[in-house]
Amino acid sequence: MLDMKRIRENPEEIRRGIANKNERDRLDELLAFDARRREIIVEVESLKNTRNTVSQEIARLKKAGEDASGRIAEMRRVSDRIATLDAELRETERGIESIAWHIPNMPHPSVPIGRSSAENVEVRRWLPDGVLGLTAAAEGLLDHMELGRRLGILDFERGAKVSGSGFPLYTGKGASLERALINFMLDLHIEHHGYTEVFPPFLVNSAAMRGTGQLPKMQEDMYRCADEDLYLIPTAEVPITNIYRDEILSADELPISLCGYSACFRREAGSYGKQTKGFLRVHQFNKVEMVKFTTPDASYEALETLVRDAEDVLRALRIPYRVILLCTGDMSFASSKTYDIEVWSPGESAWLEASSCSCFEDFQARRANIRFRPTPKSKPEFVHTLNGSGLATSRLMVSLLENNQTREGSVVVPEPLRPYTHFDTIG
RNA sequence: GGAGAGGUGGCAGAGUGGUUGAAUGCGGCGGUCUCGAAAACCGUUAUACCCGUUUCGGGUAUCGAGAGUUCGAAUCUCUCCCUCUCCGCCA
Repeated sequence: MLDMKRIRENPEEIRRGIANKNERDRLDELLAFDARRREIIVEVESLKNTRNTVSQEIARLKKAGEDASGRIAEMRRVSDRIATLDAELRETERGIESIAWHIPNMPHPSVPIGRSSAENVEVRRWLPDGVLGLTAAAEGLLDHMELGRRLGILDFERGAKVSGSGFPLYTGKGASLERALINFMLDLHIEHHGYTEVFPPFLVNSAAMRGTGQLPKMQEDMYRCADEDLYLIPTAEVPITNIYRDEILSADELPISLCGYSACFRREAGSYGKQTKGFLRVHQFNKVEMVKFTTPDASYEALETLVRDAEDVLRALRIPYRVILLCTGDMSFASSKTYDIEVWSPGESAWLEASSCSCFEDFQARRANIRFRPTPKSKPEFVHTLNGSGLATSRLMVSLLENNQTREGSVVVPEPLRPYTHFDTIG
């Protein structure tokens, strides 16, 4: 959600932003609604002022035992007119909302302008020694599905039987490894990066979905309960960011850094034909999410820290990765600036997105109405929100299994995970 | 799922048709007092939107949400939502 005043005063700036984000431009329609809205307000509020004043007069007349029927008849006509105008005002505001909720966040000036992922910019990469397939020979390497099958740790067929394709089933040491990864990442962020852990609900209401920007635009991408106003979360960003919806925080509480585990559910409607095998694109996966609430002056510095916090996981596990700065056209609806972290998959000979770290400035805060008082006396302002995956396990698991496989077909568990798994190798 | 109670400002809590944006208390902020602090006392303290001669002034709305009755609704009526307690069921 953008500030209506900002749209009114800088329509061309907003128009550019919408175009750069490959979104539909309905600004002229919006501005017409906005002008009409203010026209109605001027008229209706002056009528209400009359009504309030005269109503008090009527009260005085009645108390004094005098006749007020003339004034009452007059006010009946005024009230009728008010009712008509109020109805039109509601209609106009509905029109404004139907457009305004679909206007994307504006990209930060540091974001490269581009139409697709081809114009994203690689910021840095980190490769441990002897990365398979990228700096060393790839022959004879197995991909994660083959490894999972041979080692008996992943069972995609039975997962599909139970739920459908895209619902992975982890078995034995695979399940333990998954759980170890989650706990390792949470502990790292809590103990070394200063986050407070939360364990959020996995179903949220529509107000929460609107708050972070999933609704109304992404309706088709989400699982929704038929009989209740509840959606399965596509990311823990939604419940965690909405923790402070409709609240006014005090400045000394900020920044707030939360992290939490959740399962994530995505319909991925319309993504058939893209990379869908194995773990590459699934309907349910696990993720540790980091969320920050900051003052407006601190948000972009916080974004850099957030990315580093996610990278630390990969460095500790010695997983090769690169950091990508997304161009305007590849960024999500709500984001001002996004870094993706991609891990190397020797099995696919491809980089896989395992994390997305974004600054939303006050876009989500406006929608979710999350504010803070800079000083105890000052007016509330919107906070800035950020979030990043730290990280999603499914593609991380792909990279972990494939990069740690031996020529004998077993997988070596990275040292930092062993206190959690209680085993060193699989197979 | 059944029965009951309740939703009012940052919090607690009055208020059952007419200067009630809302008593009172707590908290916050400013001040007096003090070497300083505490206590006490005094003052102040919601948010959003609209208009204008725009660090200021005026107006409108908001007492869970929506609709209705009325000249006028926190207050009366209806619908919905939420929270709590008890019972049932259940990990």
